[in-house]
Amino acid sequence: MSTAASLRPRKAQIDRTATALFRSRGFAATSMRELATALGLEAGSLYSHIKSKEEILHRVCFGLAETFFAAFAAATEATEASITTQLRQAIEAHVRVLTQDSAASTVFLHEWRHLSEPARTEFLALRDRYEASFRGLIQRGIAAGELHAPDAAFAALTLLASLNWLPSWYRPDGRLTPEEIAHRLADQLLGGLIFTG
Amino acid sequence: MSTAASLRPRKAQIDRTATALFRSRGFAATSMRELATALGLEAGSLYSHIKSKEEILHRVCFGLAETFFAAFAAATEATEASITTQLRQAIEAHVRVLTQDSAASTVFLHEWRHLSEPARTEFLALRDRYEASFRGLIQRGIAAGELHAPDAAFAALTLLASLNWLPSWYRPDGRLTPEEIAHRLADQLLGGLIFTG
DNA sequence: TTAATTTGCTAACGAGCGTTAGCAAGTATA
DNA sequence: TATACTTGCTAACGCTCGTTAGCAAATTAA
Repeated sequence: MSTAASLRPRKAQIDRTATALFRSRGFAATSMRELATALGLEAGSLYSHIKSKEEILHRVCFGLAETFFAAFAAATEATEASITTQLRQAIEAHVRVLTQDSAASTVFLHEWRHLSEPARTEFLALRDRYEASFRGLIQRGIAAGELHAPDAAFAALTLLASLNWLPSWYRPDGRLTPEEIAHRLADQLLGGLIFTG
Repeated sequence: MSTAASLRPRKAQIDRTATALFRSRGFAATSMRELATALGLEAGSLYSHIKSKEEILHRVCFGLAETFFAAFAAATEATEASITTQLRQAIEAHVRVLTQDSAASTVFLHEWRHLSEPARTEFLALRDRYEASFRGLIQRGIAAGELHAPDAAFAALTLLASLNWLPSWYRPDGRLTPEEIAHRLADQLLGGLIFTG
């Protein structure tokens, strides 16, 4: 277990500040000296808390992956519910994770490729598994006659695409609350999926 | 006019190779020495053709912006067509640009933030104008009773989000042709937008 | 009170960065 | 043939990078 909360506080603070910088400048363009300055430290001091720059990225990417899996599992555990309901809950759970930490989400979505092997391959495997969860849900929905789509894989990709663009325009102080955004996204996306004819 | 085709051939080749590297490694993580090696050159030789690393990024980002605007204009010039038809054509035109040069598209979508001012602000203004074009189309569609959505801005963002994720999974040698992808995306997205009640 | 842990500093390392200057060969144009 | 342009080289510039070593103060645990 290596969630942010269980780390020593200073280390967690480094992770949070680094995540914000990685988001706005990108991993490669963020220097350890910038990060140190943002924390009121000298660059060398960071290494009393962390092993390397990439270690931070690793923790952010894999930590958020864990969060996404947990949220999906919780959203779909009520197996007596209709597939449509489960999918709606999974969408809303995904949106909730994205909005709860949009900085980490952006890093998760865009900066993982700066992981070196084998972490990079492991990460992609996790991401594939997550996409497969959505794909499976949509497939079962199609089989049950609740959803219609020419291709479950295609539909799953498009669905996650719509959701994952969110952190690039979401503002915590914006007009819509996370819950409203989640509802609307689910409405709009399911509106194109639910069998109406 | 500074499209890729009108450049001297060597310069155009540098742009193309750089675009491919910027896509896979990211702008900041791509060094001029890597770029030179990929072209069979020494690093210093690049500067007989270009002024700076950022100049390449600038040309890619603004060149593709031009392409997107031109494609949208051509797709919506038949003003006697229904809004739904225009929107479908705009979606398909957007997808066509994305698939025709998915490397440049990825750079356009993700690496623009490494532009320094004032180029960065100019770029964002262009992007906003492009989003506004889609928003306007959706708004007119709602007003005409052809489309239904609680919020045209929200619908436009989600729509472009679905489309813009494409370069991250599209493979030119994949199962679906660009035209098939364009059609399916338009179907799936409009299925959630077209007024059916 | 002693020992261990946490936190941070200064100084420096080897390496790689984008870029420039100066030169030279090849190619196209007049 | 003379001139200009294109293309490329070598060598080096000043700078920033991630990281380490060694030391020291503060805090916590025994």
